Amino acid sequence: MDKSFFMQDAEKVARELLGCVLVRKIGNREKKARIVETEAYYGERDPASRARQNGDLRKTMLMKPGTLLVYGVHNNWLLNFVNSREGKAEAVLIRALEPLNFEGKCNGPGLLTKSMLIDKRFHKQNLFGNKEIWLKKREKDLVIERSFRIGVSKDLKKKLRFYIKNNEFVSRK
DNA sequence: CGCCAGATTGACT
DNA sequence: GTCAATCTGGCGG
Repeated sequence: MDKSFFMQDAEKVARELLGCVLVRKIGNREKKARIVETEAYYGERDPASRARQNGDLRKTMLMKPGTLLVYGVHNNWLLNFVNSREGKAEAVLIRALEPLNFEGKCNGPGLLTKSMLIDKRFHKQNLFGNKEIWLKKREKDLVIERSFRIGVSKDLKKKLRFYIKNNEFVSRK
């Protein structure tokens, strides 16, 4: 897992993030959780993307591959990984995690940030060389299902939500 | 500076 | 199933 991973198309990154383990170090404790649900977001041509607006979120989506993008909606923090390539604004939203060594609800984008203690403090930090949050390599050969994205009012024609089949920790079946 | 929509959640009928 | 709390970013709706 290195920087070039986040220089691929958002859909590919969203698919391949499934099965990766997100590690969050708090003090001397490491909370580990497996990524089981993601969504891909594109730039200008994506009506649901924050890159359409001309503010800080768009700018963040143009930062280095592996940059964390954390933004608030309805009093919840949502975690994204930026995967810019060739100046394109793209990101992948993490929608659900399977807790591996702790108890806590992670079956929704707002819930998982609460459980993993991720907030605006992490906005614009980079995943690589980070001492508080990082990713471990993915499992292979997962069975992946796809659907339209959840909660967006204007979606693309393409199904851009990906999740591990039969996993009970996804936000919706 | 005020207004509003929104990649949500939880409580309630 | 419905609905409102809650707050941030973007923009002048």
